[in-house]
Amino acid sequence: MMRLEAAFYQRPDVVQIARELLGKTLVTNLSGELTSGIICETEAYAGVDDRASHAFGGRRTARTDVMFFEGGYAYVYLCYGIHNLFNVVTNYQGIPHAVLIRGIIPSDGLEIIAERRNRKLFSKIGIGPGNVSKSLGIDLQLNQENLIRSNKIWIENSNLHIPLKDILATPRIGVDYAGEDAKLPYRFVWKNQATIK
DNA sequence: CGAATGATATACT
DNA sequence: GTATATCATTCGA
Repeated sequence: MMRLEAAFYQRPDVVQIARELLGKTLVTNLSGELTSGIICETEAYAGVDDRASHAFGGRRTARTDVMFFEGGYAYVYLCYGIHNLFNVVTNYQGIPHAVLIRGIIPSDGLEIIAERRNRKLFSKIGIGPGNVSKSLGIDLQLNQENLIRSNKIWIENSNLHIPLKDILATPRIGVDYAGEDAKLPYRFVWKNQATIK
């Protein structure tokens, strides 16, 4: 395995990192069940300057604390009381940047994933941030895990090289409350997939 | 289209 | 301490 190391996460440009995460493999190993998926959709959240970010204006609470850590930590939180959303903390300590993983293509542990989803339709399985977490078994237990050292969750490099022309940049989803910042092209989609609209 | 569903932030007593 | 509004969503009608 080629796990991504600290130097990948601890860089200043969260938007660039979001783009580079496309094609990487997100892996979880929970209760002896190994599952993984290739990341095909991400969104960048640019910390204090971004109205859509939980850390906008430097707001630091028990929940957002992990975003202020150095890059390489997992930020998991519950949204709408139902869905666990998984983010990767980036940048240096004190700068609360993060990348939301919005879509994966299931890779390893397909039976386990199907069981977790309790659903047959495979084509839609890793699309949407709530589905990503459900497929890989991510929940609040994994909040603040260190992706560089953890034996439960990490991200692996792949030999995939995605050409720029296969990457679509669009505004982010579900952040209408963020005003002008909702229009920023901080969402990245790997177009190779038939599953993406 | 709208209900489901609970942690969290914020504003109170 | 308690109350209430607010969500980086999904699924099924």
